[in-house]
Amino acid sequence: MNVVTRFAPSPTGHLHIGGARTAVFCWLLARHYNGKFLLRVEDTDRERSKQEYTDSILASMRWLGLDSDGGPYYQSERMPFYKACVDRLLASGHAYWCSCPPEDVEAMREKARAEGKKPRYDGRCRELGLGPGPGRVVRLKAPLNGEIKYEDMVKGPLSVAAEELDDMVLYRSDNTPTYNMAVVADDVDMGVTHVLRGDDHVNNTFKQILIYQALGEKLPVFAHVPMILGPDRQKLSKRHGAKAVIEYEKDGLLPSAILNYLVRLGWSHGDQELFTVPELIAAFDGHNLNSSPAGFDPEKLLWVNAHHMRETPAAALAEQVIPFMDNANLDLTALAGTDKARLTIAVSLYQPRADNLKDLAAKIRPLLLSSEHLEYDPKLRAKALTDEGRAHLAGLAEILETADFTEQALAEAIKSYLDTTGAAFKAIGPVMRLALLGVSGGPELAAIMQALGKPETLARIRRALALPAA
RNA sequence: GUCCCCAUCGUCUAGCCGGCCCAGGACAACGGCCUUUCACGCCGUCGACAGGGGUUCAAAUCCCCUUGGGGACGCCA
Repeated sequence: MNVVTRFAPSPTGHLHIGGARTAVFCWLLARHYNGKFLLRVEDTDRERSKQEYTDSILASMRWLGLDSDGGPYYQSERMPFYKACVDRLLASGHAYWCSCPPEDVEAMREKARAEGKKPRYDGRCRELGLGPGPGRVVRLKAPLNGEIKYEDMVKGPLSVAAEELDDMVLYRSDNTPTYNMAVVADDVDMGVTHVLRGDDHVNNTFKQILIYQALGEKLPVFAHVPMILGPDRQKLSKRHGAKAVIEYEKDGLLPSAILNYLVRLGWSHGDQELFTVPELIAAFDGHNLNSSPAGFDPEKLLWVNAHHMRETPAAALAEQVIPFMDNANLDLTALAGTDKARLTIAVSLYQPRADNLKDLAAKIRPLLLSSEHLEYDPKLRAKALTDEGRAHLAGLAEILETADFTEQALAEAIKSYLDTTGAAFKAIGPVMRLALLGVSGGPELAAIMQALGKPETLARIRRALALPAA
């Protein structure tokens, strides 16, 4: 099957979660069928379009790994092409020049609205045979009756009465095409076979179908995916924890996790929740798309992200965590280079304990700091650094002096200390954690000590012993 | 206001060309197991077919209405 999809954002903001999801769907559809995925920047609105946003959107696409096979094409650079399309419509009698001032059109709409009818232009210039002129626009000569219908790939058969639509403007008085005109012209020209986009475009689809027909072109397959709502079922906004893709990047989420989560919002593959990107490509064939809107759940996103982090090899994750690390008292260049092995071990220890890279970076920090920069959690310190705790620390330090620093040997050393002193583990656990990392929780003591190495372990215990009572 | 779309646990969803569903999975919550703490993992509990009419031997599944929600009605995209 020949498949050409496109993602066509307008650069009026950063790439948001909703747009990202449509982009992912389009990209997956193309990849699944070995087709082409095109990128088109719809920047015909000179007022609102900003280069900064174009750059940001493209950067997010790259970060997500949504590579394109064509583009980015810029509509602002294709003006002569649109003009030619409009001329074609004018020549074939499917469009006409209209001289009605905007105020008059607005008055017509107001009137219709007041009468309880659909606001629309009444077509008074339709048969006037006007030519171009200042302030004039080109309108489509839309059918006056009948039905416009099509089969939506996700919503099934859809239709609207022709009376509902009016003679829409195709070409503005400033010689630029309107959105619907440009979209159809481009999709035809670029050979787009599948138009997959947000639900909010179904009404535009009927209008666009009219343009396709006027142009005498074959319709593509349309697929309208429902919009994403906030957890409160209201339109998604920043309040709901739904942010621009770029912010998720800053928060330390993995692109593969975002892809995974986004695709599952409105699409399913049996009971499968977790997918790698290749699995998504294999499974996503455009079917099983849901026709009802989905609510965005930041918690589940994090769960998916945690899973993807666990699945990532520690060495690879180590690379990714570096940009999130605080460089105070820490030589990040060394960690990335000569100390790469140390960093990787630290990452492997905390991999199942973090659900995003930022969190992971914070958690491995105590392990990588040198002992003099270690900070102690005051609560743990007050609780664990008692006289008894100090005695245990001293006792353990003695045994550790001669211990072999492998995880197994260290675990045995701790056991034998417990056996000979008759102490319970909970008597030494907290105080050792305080000495070793300054915080509670985390990997087993033996694993921490092995990662730290003998000199550092002993230095930390000595430093803790020297700590004044809280 | 008019038109279009949507409606299964709190959330994502399976099921929807009718019987296998007194509705399955996942997140969250709660309880437990594992355990050197914290996680991971495992087991379990709670929890839904919006309401009302039809059609049918049989409806979450088909039809209609109501209600609720979303979207669109621009010389914005």
